Amino acid sequence: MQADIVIRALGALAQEHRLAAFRLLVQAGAEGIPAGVLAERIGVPPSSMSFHLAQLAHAGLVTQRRESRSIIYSADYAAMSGLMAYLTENCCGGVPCEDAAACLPATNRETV
Amino acid sequence: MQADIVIRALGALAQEHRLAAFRLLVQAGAEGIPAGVLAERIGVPPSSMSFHLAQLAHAGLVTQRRESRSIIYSADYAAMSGLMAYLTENCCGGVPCEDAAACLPATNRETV
DNA sequence: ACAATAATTCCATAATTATCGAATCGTTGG
DNA sequence: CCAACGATTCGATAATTATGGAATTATTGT
Repeated sequence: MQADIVIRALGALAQEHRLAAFRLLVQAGAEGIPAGVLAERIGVPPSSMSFHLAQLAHAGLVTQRRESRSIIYSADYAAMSGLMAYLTENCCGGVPCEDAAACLPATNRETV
Repeated sequence: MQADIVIRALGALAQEHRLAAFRLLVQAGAEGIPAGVLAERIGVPPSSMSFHLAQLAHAGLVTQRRESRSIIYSADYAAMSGLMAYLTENCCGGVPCEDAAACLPATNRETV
């Protein structure tokens, strides 16, 4: 995972409505949620929701599928965990962490 | 952890230079890195670095301490793991995840 | 006290991002 | 085929964020 896509993903999540949408999708699981339902639950007009969902999709955080008239969005769990791994990569630079709990995803840390 | 601070943290990380700085700090561990060294390594003028470090500090992602003339920054691991926990909170809404690996920090999931 | 060093604040400018109404594009049922 | 529905794209405006030079604030050694 390269910095470029990570920045896009972080930027996508760093917005009130998009963060709310993503969390709803994370909780919804594989079933997903249609765009219109997201717009209604979050309280933004459809055109704004589309804009935000496009950002999330462009960052690879969500996938979409058409089902009849609706377009259904789902969270991409792999992208999310890749993002977290990137943030903690090589945490503490090999030195045993005092609070090892913080280095949770433990990408490069065999020492714990 | 509330949405407000999470958005600030994500926004702080969603920028090339700040992400680079934060990762250097994560790898540096408790020892930390002086502002000037960060500016030089990342290749931005001191005033820009100050601006970015202030953003990270305001988001609670880094702490700072003075040591003689230098101000030394360190990553706040607790804030980082709190951030990740927020993103995966109530992942898959109780339904057993197909790819459970993605729900790593496993905040609310006793079912796995 | 002074010069040098490390960092920050201030400020104007540039660039990016968000908002939402109106128009448009697929899909379905009658 | 057409009216209705769900969603997206377009476009103009508003708001936020990034940049970096110059001035300012701490700190140290002589």
